[in-house]
Amino acid sequence: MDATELGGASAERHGGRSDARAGAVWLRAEPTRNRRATPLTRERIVTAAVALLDRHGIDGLTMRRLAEHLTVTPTALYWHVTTKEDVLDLAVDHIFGEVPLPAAGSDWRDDVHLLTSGWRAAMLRHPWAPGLIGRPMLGPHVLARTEFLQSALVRAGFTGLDLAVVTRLVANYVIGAALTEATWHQTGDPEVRAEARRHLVANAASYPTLTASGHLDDRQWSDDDLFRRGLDVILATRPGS
Amino acid sequence: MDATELGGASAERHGGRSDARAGAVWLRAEPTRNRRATPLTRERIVTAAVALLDRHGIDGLTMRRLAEHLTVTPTALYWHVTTKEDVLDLAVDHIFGEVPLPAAGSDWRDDVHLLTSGWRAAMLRHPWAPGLIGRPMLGPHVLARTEFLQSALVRAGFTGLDLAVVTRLVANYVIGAALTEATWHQTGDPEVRAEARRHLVANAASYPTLTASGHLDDRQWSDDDLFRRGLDVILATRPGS
DNA sequence: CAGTTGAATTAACGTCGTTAAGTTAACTGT
DNA sequence: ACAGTTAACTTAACGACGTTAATTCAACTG
Repeated sequence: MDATELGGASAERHGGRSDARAGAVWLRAEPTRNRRATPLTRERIVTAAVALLDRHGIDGLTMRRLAEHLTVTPTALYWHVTTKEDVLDLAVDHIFGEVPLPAAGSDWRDDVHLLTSGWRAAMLRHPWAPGLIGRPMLGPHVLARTEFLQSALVRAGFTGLDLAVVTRLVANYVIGAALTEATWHQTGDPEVRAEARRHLVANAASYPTLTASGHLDDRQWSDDDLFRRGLDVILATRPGS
Repeated sequence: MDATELGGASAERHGGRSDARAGAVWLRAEPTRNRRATPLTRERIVTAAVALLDRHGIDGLTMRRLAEHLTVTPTALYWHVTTKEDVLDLAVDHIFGEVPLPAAGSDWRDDVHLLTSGWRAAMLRHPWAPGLIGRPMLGPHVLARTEFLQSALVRAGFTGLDLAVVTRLVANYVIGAALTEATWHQTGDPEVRAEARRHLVANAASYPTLTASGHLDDRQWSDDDLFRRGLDVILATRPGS
């Protein structure tokens, strides 16, 4: 399934170490021929990785813990995956598979709303995900969602440059929103968040507008509302304006 | 020991001066001046860290290399900083200090354009930065820029919920844009990028809209243009609409 | 000039990602 | 049926990492 989805990238990170076997995970076919009771597969690895990430956060995922969780030697993982970064790439794409692809409805705005809210919800459900987007998003699930988004905009009448602009605008807004929200929620107990807010108020002289507007104040408006209305601002555009 | 450092502009160097020590200031010698030629400071650490990050990427920054670069023992860093995460936090805030704060002009839209383009430019100049935003942005430089942004919107007439919505919308758009663009550019040589594009085209059946619209095609439109026009879409909103 | 303190060092611990080499069970061709 | 190949894992180990503990040492204090 979705085996032949590539997305060539991520081969060389910064160190300048050009790996002999380049190519993204999606390119390499999954090994077959298993003989164990519950054989190790890429899918099992990814599922376990996501579970670990959900439970222990980004730092809680190590190849050893992942292997232990699969009752396998750490090095066994490297048969199915060439690097830890592969695991992370796969994990990110995996959670995007959770985003429901709505059936194209009559109102394109509704479609975009549905998709992006599911998109954002998936990221908030797995708060480690937004922080990992700093890597090429070329997995099949991500691409499928992007395809849906753009097709909705095409249905709305956007073309050419306008289409590119709005596609990017929406996608980047969702990503940015999920990133900041996940970060904020992941900042632990409300105690810490309240302290941050207090610090801001303490320096009200430097930040008059922010303090007056209730910035960093959780109880002002709900994130869901703010996100939804922000998207409404974007979608107020009409093709050919 | 205070656990979290909330970005106190210069809350460091606290020293033992908080003692109940009455007496004339002028009689006391100035506190501990340089005992080394070039003493280690938080500022020097951050500068070196940014340089290392710029040159070798996120994985190229290790405490040992950082120390070596400062001709100091790795553990010496821990006198000025309690963890590597501190260094990263400081580095992120540092590069936001590079963003010029424009003087408030007559057109609020111009102000927002100037600020956000500088914001984005700083992140693209330091492509490791967007990926590190997955942590609380509470540094003084970041807050100052957010303050400027929101004050421009207030000047435009936004208040209450609208103000919060647009502030977040703009900020999240900039962050998302910088993140995806930096990721894309960091994907190394155009060779790899071209391969990604080729893969997309190869699976055109699954992604008809994306391929037709030239998604992932560098030569279609400039990122600068797309970003600017996306912001225009946002700023088409008017207060009280 | 003894005592305190700020700032750095030496040494070391445990963990991490990953490579190399060995092992075994399932499949292959004849 | 069986030698040979190969897919899938294991054992062992390397080097680098973040970080702590204990120690040194110069500079300032009283």
